[in-house]
Amino acid sequence: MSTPALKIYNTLTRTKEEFRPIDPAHVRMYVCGPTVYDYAHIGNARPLIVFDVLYRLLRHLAKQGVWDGGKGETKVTYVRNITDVDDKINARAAERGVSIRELTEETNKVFQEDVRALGCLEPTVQPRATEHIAQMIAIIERLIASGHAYPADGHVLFDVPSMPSYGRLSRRSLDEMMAGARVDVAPYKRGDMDFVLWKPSKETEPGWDSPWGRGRPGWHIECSAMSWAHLGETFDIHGGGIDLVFPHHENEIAQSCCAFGQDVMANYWIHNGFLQVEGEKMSKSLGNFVTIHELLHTEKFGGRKWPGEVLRLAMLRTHYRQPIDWTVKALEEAEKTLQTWMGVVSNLDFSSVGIAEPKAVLASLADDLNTPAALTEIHAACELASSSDTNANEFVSALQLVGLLPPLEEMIRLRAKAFDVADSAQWLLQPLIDLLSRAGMTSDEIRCEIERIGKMITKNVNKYRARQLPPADAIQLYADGLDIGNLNRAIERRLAARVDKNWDESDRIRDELATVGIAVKDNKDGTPTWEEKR
RNA sequence: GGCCUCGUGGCGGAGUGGCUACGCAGAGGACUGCAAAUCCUUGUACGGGGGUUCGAUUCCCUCCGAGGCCUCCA
Repeated sequence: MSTPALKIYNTLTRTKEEFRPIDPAHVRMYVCGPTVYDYAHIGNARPLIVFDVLYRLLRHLAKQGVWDGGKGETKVTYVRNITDVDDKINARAAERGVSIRELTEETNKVFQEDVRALGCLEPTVQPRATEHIAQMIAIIERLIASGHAYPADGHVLFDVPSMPSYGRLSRRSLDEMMAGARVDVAPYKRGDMDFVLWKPSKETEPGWDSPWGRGRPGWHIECSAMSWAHLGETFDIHGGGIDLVFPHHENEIAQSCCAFGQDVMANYWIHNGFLQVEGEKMSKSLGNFVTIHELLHTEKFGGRKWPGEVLRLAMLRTHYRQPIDWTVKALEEAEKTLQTWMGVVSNLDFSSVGIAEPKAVLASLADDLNTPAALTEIHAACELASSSDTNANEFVSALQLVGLLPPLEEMIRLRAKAFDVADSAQWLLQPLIDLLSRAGMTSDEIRCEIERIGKMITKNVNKYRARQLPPADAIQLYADGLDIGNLNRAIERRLAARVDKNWDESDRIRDELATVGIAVKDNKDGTPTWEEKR
């Protein structure tokens, strides 16, 4: 097995290193998740997608037995936290006149929908800060006991000078930081750089009882507590945006290492680059603030909605450490690429599509998650796939590996749904029917099974937005209230007109369908196909 | 002020000490009643100046330019 070794750029050492887990039977990754006070913006989407690809890659390599000597039993645990206690949350809740709980629940709900639309797998655990207060207090107590923290004026502060290696991740010396400090130094701080672990809460603020009185945690302590609770004192990978390197990650390291007496918190620190919108920094004042929700569901960006897969592909076009410019043009290009690929996918004979090791794509991803190179390989795989079903396996597996295609079972269900829409769409289902009959089912059994699956899927139509697939188009038409039977009758009338060489009538029908957003094309062999246009 | 990225063809975007990815757009062609789609072919690049080297887009220095962090931020 020539499964490539994973190499990854480590911010800690500023070099590309081969990844070796601490425990060969268990790979552990922690990524900083959202503070749920507002809808996630497109900049937030970057780490979601980047680390989702890494998670998928780790799982794939684990299955290949890369770390456990070929056994393939390595577990991969991916923890992404939800910060649901924060002063921004308090402020926003007060502003809107809702409870903190209501705000965080609602925001988190939308967040989960956004992430799903982007094609991300669910992390193994999504811990909430408010459910880990006990661990935070425990860490703070340890820090005080070991002389790395001190209570002062109802607060507890981390004593930065007590940790000689502070600044290692961000490569700053204490002196430099002091020189450049623009921090208001609170009177209760011993050192200028000391940061808050715990702070007192007023009656109106959320708070928890602690040895230092009723209060709430500082921002950094949350991640130390949650990673500890779910991954242990030291683990393999810690990820997040590059802006988190200082102070957030630096402080996490200080807290965890000093509390547990360890030299390292995580062995590999991975950071994604920043995102700009149409060449400018995204900010509310510039009015170019774009949320994932808006891209998916409104026409605010580029005057139209965008499918989640398009957003995902647009993100993968750039290497994760490079800055990325988020533009309408890039989305349009991504969509075009996706349409080409999905066109090939929808013509595949599913009964012969299986699982194959997408070697070239894997090699690109294993080289510090080089997704642009991986996409190049997918282009190549696509060309091969359209010429032979054997090669199709690799193409499909590659798309699934980067999360641009749902698992095979899910695709079959989508087709089943199309069957439920109209009998006239039955041709879409032929591959599934072939598959089931080859498995020995009678036609009645097949029909029954397809209807069952179809109903199940009806409830989850929005879950997968693989709109480029003809079956998904059918679903969308169904959802939009278009009559697929009428559409097919129109296409048949046009076909008849074409047989009579009645070009005027033929073109008239084509124009008419175009006005309702249906593009009809005549293929080389004379069979017409249609697709929904936006 | 300190720390750190980056500057590749019309655009996006990898990569490499010598063999100039890939995608989009453009041009030409095939196919077609037309259109679309598809397929084939194809041009153009490595910010400026020094240096190291047989040879640099790739290494070093410098200049210019863009951006990030140092305060909440993915």
